[in-house]
Amino acid sequence: MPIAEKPVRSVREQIVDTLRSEVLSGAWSNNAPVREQALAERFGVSRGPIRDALLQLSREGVLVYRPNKGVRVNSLLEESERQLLQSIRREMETHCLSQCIKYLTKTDDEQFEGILAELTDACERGDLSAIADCDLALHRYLVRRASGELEAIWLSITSRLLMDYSRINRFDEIVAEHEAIVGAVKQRNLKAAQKALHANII
Amino acid sequence: MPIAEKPVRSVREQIVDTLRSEVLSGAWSNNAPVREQALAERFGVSRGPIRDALLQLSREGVLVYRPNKGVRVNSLLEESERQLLQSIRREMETHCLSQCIKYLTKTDDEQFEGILAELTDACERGDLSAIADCDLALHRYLVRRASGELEAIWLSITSRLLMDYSRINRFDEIVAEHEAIVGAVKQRNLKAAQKALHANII
DNA sequence: AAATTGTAAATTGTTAACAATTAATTTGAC
DNA sequence: GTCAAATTAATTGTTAACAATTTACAATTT
Repeated sequence: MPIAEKPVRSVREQIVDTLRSEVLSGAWSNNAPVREQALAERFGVSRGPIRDALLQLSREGVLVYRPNKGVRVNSLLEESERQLLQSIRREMETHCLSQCIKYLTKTDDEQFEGILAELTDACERGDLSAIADCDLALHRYLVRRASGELEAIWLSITSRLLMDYSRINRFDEIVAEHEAIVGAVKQRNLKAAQKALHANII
Repeated sequence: MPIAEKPVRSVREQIVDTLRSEVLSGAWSNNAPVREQALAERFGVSRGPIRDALLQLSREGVLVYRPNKGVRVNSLLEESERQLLQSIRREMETHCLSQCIKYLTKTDDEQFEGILAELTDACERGDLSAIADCDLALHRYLVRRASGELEAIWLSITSRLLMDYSRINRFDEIVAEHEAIVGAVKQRNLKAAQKALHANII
């Protein structure tokens, strides 16, 4: 049974999440190199923690690192790789759902509702960055609830897949799909929730 | 089509591979904390690169990082997680095999033969550390040959799985299974190679 | 004696300076 | 004017010192 661990997020982790979100929302150019010094000044820290964060995002596949040349935004996946990772992502989330659904509490339901509300709001505003954030956050919550162990691997795969999130434009569908997921989860209906997940991960 | 990229391995990467190998071979205690200063002196560098390496291995799941408390060796996977990752590993390697088998050259065959010879030797010596190394190297070569993109994700999963490699004791089986894989690959027999892979990943 | 507080040592986190490498610019020959 | 070598600038890689935090241990109180 998963235990709730205190959310001690280091400075590095916060920077990582911020940068990942920006890259996934397409805020960074694909070809422009990423400069450590500029990021350091922006976050008000030295190059050390920035370096840590960039290395982690490289390891995660969002950025690409080349010795002595820094990092750049990774290119999009090839279709065959995308399909494989998509399939694996489905497999993992389905597994996590079946593992955690019996342990979910009212608090979890509220969390899901909160993220869903944010997602809905973001869709109404057409804020692509916030949409990608909320989408990731909702699925991530589910995975972490089932297994902090699997979260890192899942995140590598999913953030890589979301790099071409900009192809999404049907905001109403996004909301509907996640409403279906959260609805089924709240009813503790595993089959329906898995079906909704499957329909959402396309 | 995968391209051969020059093997520019940074100091950090070398340290990472060395440390991973040691952890997977069970050379490190499960509870003893890992001290940065000691490793820095051992590798003859400062704490900076060591820190990078430890963070990367944490991200990979081999080590566990807690803020202000350093890293320790991760515990073994729970059975349900192990089965899921095992299944995903099979899926990934099967995919990579089907992708790269048509591009393999005589040079690749020689590489496989070389690693296989090392593996055989290691099994005869009963050198568990070298066995784990060679086993990982052989599969890793296959994956990288198909997709440098998938390598990092695959490595996270597989190194995590190999953390209880010590349960393996049938050395002759290990050799036979990998001989079957390499043999089928050399004949460019996809079906046979996939079957051999499947039998090896248990 | 057990628990608690205070102090010192050890360890991690961060920073800034320096070294090594790469990229950009200038210079010079043809 | 063009190309190539040399020079300069910009960037990453590494180091060592310092700050913040945690751990270990002794002193004190209950």
